[in-house]
Amino acid sequence: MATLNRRLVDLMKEKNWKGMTEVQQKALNPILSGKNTLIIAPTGFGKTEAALLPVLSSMLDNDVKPVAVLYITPLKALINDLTLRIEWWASKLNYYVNRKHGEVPQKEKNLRLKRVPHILVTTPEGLEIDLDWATKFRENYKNIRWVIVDEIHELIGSKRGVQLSILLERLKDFSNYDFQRIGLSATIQDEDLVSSFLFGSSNRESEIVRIKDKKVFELNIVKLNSSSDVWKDAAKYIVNSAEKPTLIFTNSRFLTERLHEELEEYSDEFFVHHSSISREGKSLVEDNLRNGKAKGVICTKTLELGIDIGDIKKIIMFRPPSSVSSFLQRLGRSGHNILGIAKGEIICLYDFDVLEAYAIRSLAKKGKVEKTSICRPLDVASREILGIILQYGEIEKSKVFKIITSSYSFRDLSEESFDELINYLSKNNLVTINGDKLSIGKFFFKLWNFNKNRNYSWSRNFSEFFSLINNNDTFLLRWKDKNIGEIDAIYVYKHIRSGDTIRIGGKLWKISKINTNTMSIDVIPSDGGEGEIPVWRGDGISKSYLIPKEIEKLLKSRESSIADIKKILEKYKSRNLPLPSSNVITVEKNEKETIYSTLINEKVANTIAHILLYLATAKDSLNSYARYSIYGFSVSYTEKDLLKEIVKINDKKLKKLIIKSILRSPLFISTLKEIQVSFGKVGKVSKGEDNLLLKEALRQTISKYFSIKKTLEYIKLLKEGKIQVINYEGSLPLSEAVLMQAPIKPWINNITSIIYETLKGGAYTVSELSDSLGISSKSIESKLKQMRKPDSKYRIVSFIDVDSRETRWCILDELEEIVHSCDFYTSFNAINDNETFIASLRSLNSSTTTELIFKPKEILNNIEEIRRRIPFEEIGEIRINDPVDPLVYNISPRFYYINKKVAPYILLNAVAYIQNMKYS
DNA sequence: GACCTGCTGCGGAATG
Repeated sequence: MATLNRRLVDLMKEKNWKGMTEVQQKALNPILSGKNTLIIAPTGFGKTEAALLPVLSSMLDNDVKPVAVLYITPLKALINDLTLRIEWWASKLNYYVNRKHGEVPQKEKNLRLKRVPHILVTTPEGLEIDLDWATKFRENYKNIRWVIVDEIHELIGSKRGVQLSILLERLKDFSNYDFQRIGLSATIQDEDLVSSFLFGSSNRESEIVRIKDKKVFELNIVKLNSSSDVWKDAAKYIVNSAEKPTLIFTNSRFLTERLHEELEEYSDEFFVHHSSISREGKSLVEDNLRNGKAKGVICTKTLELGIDIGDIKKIIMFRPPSSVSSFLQRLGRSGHNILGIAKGEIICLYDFDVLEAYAIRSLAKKGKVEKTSICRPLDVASREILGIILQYGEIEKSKVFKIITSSYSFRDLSEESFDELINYLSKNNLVTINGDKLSIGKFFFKLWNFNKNRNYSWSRNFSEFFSLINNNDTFLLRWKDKNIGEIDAIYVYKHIRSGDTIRIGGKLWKISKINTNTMSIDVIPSDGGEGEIPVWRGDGISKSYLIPKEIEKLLKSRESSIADIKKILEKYKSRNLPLPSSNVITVEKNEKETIYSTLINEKVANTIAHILLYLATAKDSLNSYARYSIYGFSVSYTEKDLLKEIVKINDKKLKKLIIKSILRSPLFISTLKEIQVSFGKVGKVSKGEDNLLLKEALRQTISKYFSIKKTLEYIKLLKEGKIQVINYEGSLPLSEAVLMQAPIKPWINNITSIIYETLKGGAYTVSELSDSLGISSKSIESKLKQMRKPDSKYRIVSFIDVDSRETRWCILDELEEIVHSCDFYTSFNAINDNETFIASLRSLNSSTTTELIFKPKEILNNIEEIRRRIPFEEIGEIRINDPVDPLVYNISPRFYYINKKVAPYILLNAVAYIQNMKYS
């Protein structure tokens, strides 16, 4: 059995340690014996030292050269904390420590070249920069012996995690050494997945060290009685309930500010903390927590993880968190020691809040936490391929393939898919292929360039290449030379004008100047009065898949006798309705929408809502909307029960319908926008040419927000009658929850080009277009009428199909071709081409009308002559008359917005129609 | 109304 080096034992004494904690003891042997180790324990158990001490010990026992240890952690603030903590031990053993992140002063960064650190603390992005770009310092990584990944649960399952997993393989390849991998994680469900992810292609033996989370918690769930002023009630409750210091978690930045506004009336010991408050502002609030100034801090997820904020007495959650793991993290911020009992409270506003709160509590008690799934994003692979090429300048394709596929995420990537990706990158000029060698393409530094001011709207600053996190445009709030916070640009354009007062960070600020070129706003402190709280647009927080299942169990268990839950159930019992369950759907209608309430997986609900939205758009209008939640779904269509229509559709068609509806979702569009830059695609994305990108965007959208398989299974249950569907008139607690969700709307802003694309090479009626596009005829028709106008970019024209007597639409420039094709022969060929007609042509602005006397024969003989006789380029309206038969005027169709070029054909069409009506 | 995370290296010129 290996033992800790003597000098470290001495240092432990110097630090007055009574001994090692359980996790530190358990991790000792596997780490000292060189095994890859995953350490799982709750916060506050001393995980950092559990990894660090045995590593330092091995460093002393073996001859090591810097950089020997790489310590990776997801947050800048943690880097700062950890560097100081590690330095205490390292400095006494004569090892250097250095930190690297975007906010480390240049001077400190430069130091690492002169005095190479034995231990380097950085982020995944920091490692990315070093491997891709730090030509000189990179050489030191050849000495790497240990890599410690802290808070690995924060990275796994995200693109940052995938990025890191490839970076570790790149590091292994570059150093030509199978370094020891140590992961530190909070309590997680699937440790095997996390360890295979971290250990990747390493051939070392491995071990998982797990400490059972014995943390006890005391949780109070309260429902506020609804009165006219919820905010006031909540504030009053919080003031009374808070114990110095308390963290009050909310689920949005807006809410932190709103609650603080009310709390101000009672106390000045409350502060606000969220991601749109500047670094300085947040630090001040954190200081107030540590030095005892704050009675409470109202915060978002920013304080859920990260740095030590002192001894927190109590945790209040304003409305339930979205998952068990988030609940445990929040609760874990109090009683920050091994024996401490965490004390928490969930404040509920609605009936469904109560259900969620109890479900989360019971899941946490059972130790059930959400599982993570590993994604395989091709945009990350693409960035890493480019990173490898930057690193080596020129490299064999087969070697790049080997490195990428040695990571756990891409272990199944086929050579064909890899080649396809490389070819796409080469087509977009990010990569140059030269035989079997790859080098950087000429577009790379145009896309990621070094200019501070962007050259093109699509170009990015080079520094952004290293990070896979993307942000909305924001305006920076500045007072003198201080940063105050940030507001979404969209919100600024829509709602903010100079002179306005806004509320951020719990303070009021008057807007003095908005600088759109520097994207900043000058503000000055304002006292008194009211301030508008900005709304930040986020991703939408999805609720854990465990919650609806647990609510169902809860309602059948003894806990259903808890007063607040009993009250909810009474609302069902008294109406003779079955209790909420996944086997029952209650259908309600109000004047605007049909609501289906049940207990359902959120992704399934979202998928169904999208199908409903698609159907509603086809039947009704583009203004249709739908909603979804774990409590069901709804659609803005009440004439028919659209769910019944879905049940009639067969699986194959349904699958197609789902894909079509997802392609029309804003979720797809934003995923596409997010990833396209990684592939070097900056212009218009088109079918065929960009299929790889489109397919990947669709794949990522589906796996993140939808579930096709589970939805088909669900609909099968509906078909088989295994889910009871009940109509109900009135309003139930669960449907109330559905109605509180933000509506989803279709993204069809390019409907014009969709129609144009569909019309290419043919002529179609409104109902044909409506069927093939899944958009209502009403919407199609109004679009077509816009498109035929002279200023339209996609100009079209209509004519009459003489055989069927329907109106058909085609592309203006294609009309000539259609006239000469045999498909519409009868529509453009007169029965008698010697008959005389009068065409009355009105100019575009209706100021003049001309009459044109013609015979169809003349048009056929000399079309240019007819054109010459038309006095305007653009014609507002055409109508036909017959000098001998006045009845013709009545049956003559009207044609609008025709230009001189196609007018003769339209005349032919009119004649063919009139003669057809008269003679056959 | 809907959370969070991160973001050039290196060498040389100019300066005190």
